[in-house]
Amino acid sequence: MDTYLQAGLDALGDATRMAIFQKLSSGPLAVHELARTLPVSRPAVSQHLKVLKDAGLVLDSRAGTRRLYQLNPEGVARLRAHFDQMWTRALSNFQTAAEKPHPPHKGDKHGKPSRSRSKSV
Amino acid sequence: MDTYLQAGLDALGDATRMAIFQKLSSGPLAVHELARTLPVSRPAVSQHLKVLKDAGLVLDSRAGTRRLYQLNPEGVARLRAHFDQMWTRALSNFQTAAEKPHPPHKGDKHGKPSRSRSKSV
DNA sequence: GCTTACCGTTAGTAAGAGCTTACGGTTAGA
DNA sequence: TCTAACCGTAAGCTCTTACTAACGGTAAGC
Repeated sequence: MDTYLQAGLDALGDATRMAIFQKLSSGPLAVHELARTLPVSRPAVSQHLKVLKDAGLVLDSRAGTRRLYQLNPEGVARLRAHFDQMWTRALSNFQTAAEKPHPPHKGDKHGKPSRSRSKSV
Repeated sequence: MDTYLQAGLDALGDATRMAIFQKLSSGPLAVHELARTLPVSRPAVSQHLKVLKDAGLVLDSRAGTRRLYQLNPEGVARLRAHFDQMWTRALSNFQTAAEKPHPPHKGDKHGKPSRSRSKSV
């Protein structure tokens, strides 16, 4: 598996992190700002931001005593590309497999004969 | 938030479920088949399949004593569309916000009415 | 120097997710 | 009918994770 893709999925799989992601899409925000509009504490937001940062989805920068977080367009675009690749491959393989209706049967205890006899077309 | 999108993210956020998803992209498989190639037990696979099914990503059909699972192209396409929408909106909003370099400052203790009123998520 | 504001990190807790074992139901075949 | 194969579900356990509270560190303002 693609660990980058999995990290992105895991990061956005949490509802709170998704909310943070959405809020940051409106522009840079400080941790303090984010926490004020969320039902969790500020440290919790910091932890979520760390996950998002490790996944390459956000960037942070210092501004005095504050720390501004913003989306990482590069990371977002990269994750999007991985997603597109996954969708395309999945649907492509699916369509290819759909053209050979040969689900393996009970006689495959030893392995998986990927391709087998032709019965009906 | 879009619950459908969140459900899809949550479903694919787990590594085991992602592995199942990938395997199913090669064609329909029985629970027994999936479990054999995964480091978890058959009941565990069943539970993951239920999550994927609830998220609209897979379909199941009976074949004798077996139960075949396959990708749900409709659900996959739908989730993909939601993703595309999310990426597009996020990057669009981000770019728009980037053109007004006015990060909120310390004088906003009462609230945050500064940004554009369209807070849409 | 002192105070205030903001933030990251740690420790500790509670809730949820994932896993296995065990059990019961359904279907195919002898 | 009896047996074997396949599957879903429930019960129980473990472990991850999301959260809060408390602490220390840094920058701005007095």
